[in-house]
Amino acid sequence: MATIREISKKANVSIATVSKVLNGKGGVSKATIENVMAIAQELNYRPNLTARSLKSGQSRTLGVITEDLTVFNTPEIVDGIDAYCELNDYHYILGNLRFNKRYGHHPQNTEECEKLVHSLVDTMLSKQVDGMIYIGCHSHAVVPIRNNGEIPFVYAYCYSTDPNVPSVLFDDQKAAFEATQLLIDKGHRNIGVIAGQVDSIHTANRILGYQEALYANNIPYNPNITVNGEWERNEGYSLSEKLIQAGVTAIFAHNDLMATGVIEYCNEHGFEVGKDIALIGFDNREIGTACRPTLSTVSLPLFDMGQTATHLLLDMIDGRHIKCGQKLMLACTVIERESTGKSRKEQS
Amino acid sequence: MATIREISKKANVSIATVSKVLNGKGGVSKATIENVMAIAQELNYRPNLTARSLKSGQSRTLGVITEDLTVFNTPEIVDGIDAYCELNDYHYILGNLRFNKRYGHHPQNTEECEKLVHSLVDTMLSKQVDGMIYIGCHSHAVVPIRNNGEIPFVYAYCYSTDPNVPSVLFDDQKAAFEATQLLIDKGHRNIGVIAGQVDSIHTANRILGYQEALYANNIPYNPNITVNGEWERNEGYSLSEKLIQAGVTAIFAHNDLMATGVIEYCNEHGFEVGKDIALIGFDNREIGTACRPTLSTVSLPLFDMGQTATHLLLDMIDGRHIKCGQKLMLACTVIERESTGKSRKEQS
DNA sequence: CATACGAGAGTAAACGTTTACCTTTATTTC
DNA sequence: GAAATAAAGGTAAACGTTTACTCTCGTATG
Repeated sequence: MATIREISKKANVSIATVSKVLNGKGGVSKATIENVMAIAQELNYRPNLTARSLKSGQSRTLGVITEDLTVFNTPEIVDGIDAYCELNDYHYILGNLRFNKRYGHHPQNTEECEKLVHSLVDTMLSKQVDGMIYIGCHSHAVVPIRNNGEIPFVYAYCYSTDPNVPSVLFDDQKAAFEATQLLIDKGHRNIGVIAGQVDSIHTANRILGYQEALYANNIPYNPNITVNGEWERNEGYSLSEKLIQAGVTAIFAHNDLMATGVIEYCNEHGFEVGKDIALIGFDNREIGTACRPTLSTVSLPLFDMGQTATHLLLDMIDGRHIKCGQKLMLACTVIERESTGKSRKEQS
Repeated sequence: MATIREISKKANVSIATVSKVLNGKGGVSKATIENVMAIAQELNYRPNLTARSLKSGQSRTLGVITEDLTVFNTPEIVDGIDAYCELNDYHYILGNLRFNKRYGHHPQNTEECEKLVHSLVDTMLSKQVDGMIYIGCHSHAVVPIRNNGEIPFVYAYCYSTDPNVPSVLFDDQKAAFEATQLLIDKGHRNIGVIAGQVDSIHTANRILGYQEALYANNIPYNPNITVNGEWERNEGYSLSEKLIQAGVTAIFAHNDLMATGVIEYCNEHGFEVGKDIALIGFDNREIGTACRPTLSTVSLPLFDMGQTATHLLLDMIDGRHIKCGQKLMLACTVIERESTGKSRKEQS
């Protein structure tokens, strides 16, 4: 590995001069610049970023913590982080808490969880990261991270109760409003909801958006046709029976997994999804294009969330931004496929 | 940020002594050890790993390059890397080439590709990584990386033509053998194949394994019922027609996407998958549990590949292992679900 | 009692940069 | 022609560690 010193020897100049040339600082003659550059090229010089970091106190490296890298939404957020980093000459080290393998999908043992997170944060701080992003795709486990304001911190997909840490979220309520509105536009007024877990923020906000859409369209809210599931396919299956018996003509499922359960129920019981029953899911998972009929759904701005979180973080690092507990809400987009069918007028 | 120097001042000893204590080296009295430790704790001391790296020339950091982080198999490999790193006190920086967003799924412009890869490798070397892993989940783009043997390098999921770089792969042939054997065990002798792209190594090896299984069971190989698709669902759909007309009773599809196409075709044309037609896919994607009937398939040892690649790499870094072009083949596992049905004897 | 030895602790250099400040020379200005 | 100024380059310290080497005792050894 060629160093600045080797270049300086070969070029018969001091290391300071070499450094100036390499960093494009002034005060060097054209001749020396060319000479030094040529030699650097020849020796295949690559700056030692470790040394630079030590001197400057800035690593240009972020720490990214994920709860579960193998859950469907995480990789694309990381991808967004990666893209923004690349654009800004930053790097990042990744740490996966591996909640799936350690605790299953819904971590319980919060004490152990916290210890895990803290130790990861600690080693990342040891690595001198300039800032950190926490991607909390398991909504239940919003671990408040003891940061002491040592370095800038941003949450993505979840938020912390720490008032000093901003977060980047997506707008559940607005998305639910639009999903419901799509069903209403198709001519439905009796719209059931297969909601997520009772204690989830996502569930609450999506119900809010649903109600808002009903209200905006003068449709009375009927609490009996909003039922809760645990995000799993089989609940979509079993709960759809109840809703259909209650006479709904459309169903808003709070995720695609449960929505596919609805499709299965309908297929098996002679209801045609997209005709007898309109259906929309949430998450835009791959299954939605694989099932029949294809599933209308809500697409999450995952890549954008990664980018935005990183943008925010770099701003904070550069002191361009005041640390605050603000929540940045990004919009989702409704994707219309077959399961929502034609409008009821067209049908008849 | 507390430094070793601050501790030394507070403890009235030299920084060398503090360093010795912190690293558990001998030659220090119990009293000083306790004192120094207490002060370190009190100051919330965290070693500056950047400084340590600079001094030692070892960063304990790996570089991980992915072609596409959002493709289904990559995150789990990374997860395996992460797990092994955690166990060994290593870290890694991730660089995503983002082939999906840049070139679509099958990168064409190899010149630009190579430039991209080389620049990423260069910056990672600048970051003083101790070794690198390249995860090449797009089989077509096995970019040979100019490494000059500067640091240890391992390929995962793909291999390079560079004879000095080992790779960690899964055993396509053996997996195909077992998948085919499962169909044979169910009583089928007329087994069609919806193979992958003609020029793919995966395709070739899976056909080999298929033939091997036929041979082992004294079933003549009929080239007319092996047809190639481009890994996409719609090809599974259209090619199944041809195979079924040719009289096959079972189909081995080279991936789950094409297999779901087969299911769709069968559903629409009155063939019952799992009864009239036995079907097995490859990849163990999520769809396989969501479709009806559920899809028998082959599960890839992704997590294990990540772990093994990292294991190999750390061995090379520690000089415990000779760099060579060896290929490590990990075994896949066949997952039996509904689509392969009961055995034919039981059926009748 | 002189010597050797070992434990405990300290000194200083080194890793590869960056940068504040200094020196030298040449050029301009009055 | 002296003084000021600018341009080109060099010196050395600093970032936070690690570590080879040195020093100073007190104790054991002959």
